[in-house]
Amino acid sequence: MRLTSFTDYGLRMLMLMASAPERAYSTAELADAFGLSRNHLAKIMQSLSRGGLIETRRGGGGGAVLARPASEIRLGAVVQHLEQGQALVECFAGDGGNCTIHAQCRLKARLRSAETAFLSDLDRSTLADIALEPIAQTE
Amino acid sequence: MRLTSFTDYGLRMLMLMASAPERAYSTAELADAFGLSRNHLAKIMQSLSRGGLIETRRGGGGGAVLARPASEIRLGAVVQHLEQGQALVECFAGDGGNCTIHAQCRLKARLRSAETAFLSDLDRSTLADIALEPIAQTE
DNA sequence: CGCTAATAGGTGCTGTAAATGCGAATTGAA
DNA sequence: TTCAATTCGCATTTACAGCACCTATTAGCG
Repeated sequence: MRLTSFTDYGLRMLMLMASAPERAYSTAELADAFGLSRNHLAKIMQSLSRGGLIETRRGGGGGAVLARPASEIRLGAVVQHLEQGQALVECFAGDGGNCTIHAQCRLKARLRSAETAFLSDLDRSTLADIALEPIAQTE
Repeated sequence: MRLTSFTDYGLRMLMLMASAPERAYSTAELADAFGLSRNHLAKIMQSLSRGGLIETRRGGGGGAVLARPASEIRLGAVVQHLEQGQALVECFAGDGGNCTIHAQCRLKARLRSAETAFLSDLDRSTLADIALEPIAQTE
């Protein structure tokens, strides 16, 4: 059972943004804070932006800001958005996969139920609950 | 959010074995039923065997049989065993990964909780609940 | 007020690493 | 001697990370 690194990194970015919701974080700053590639994070940022979770501004002084208060952004929703297109098992994919059971499969429903349980449990928390302390700007 | 195909196939194998617990299924038969590679399934079968979920017998008339009644094998336990070694996120891995947050990360606990919720939900069902009808041997 | 330069998000491509799937050869039981 | 699990090792696929470049916006200067 695995989440993509895409999701992992996206969560870290949001955690940091939630720490100081009033200011804009640039991808360069986030990449620096986490020791990751700037361009890579830019892709994730774009996904978050399209998902309506953050708002971005170009140009000097630009960057990304949470679109809503951190306390209104539920973790399950975030994960669900970032994991878009990731099928839990083959037969959950768009084309249904090549499973030969299919018709009489009673497992599918149980997996969906479990998936929902996973997301619901995450939805009990919001970004405000996991916000980081602002990174030390001592230098 | 994804389970490995390893787990997916393992579940399918168990579903079929649960349909006729008295007989032994060979990897060849299972591979044929699902249209998958025999050698590949053999690896999964071995894992199931080491996990104590099935018992195997070599030689003529051999194959695999459930180690316990289907109604006593919980799905969460099966998934947990087959997904062994799959870290939900980087920092769940053995070496802890390269996450820079780490110390003050409050996300980790929520993810663990959600993971448990996922498995607990699956544990509400047993193999008996998802057993397949025996495959039609009409041809 | 307009031009310019610097900032910062957005996108496509490519190399690399790891997971996956498969085949062949081996070992053990009947 | 045949059947079938077991083990080893290779090929393929996929996801990941990084690089280079493009576009848009802002700030500052003339």
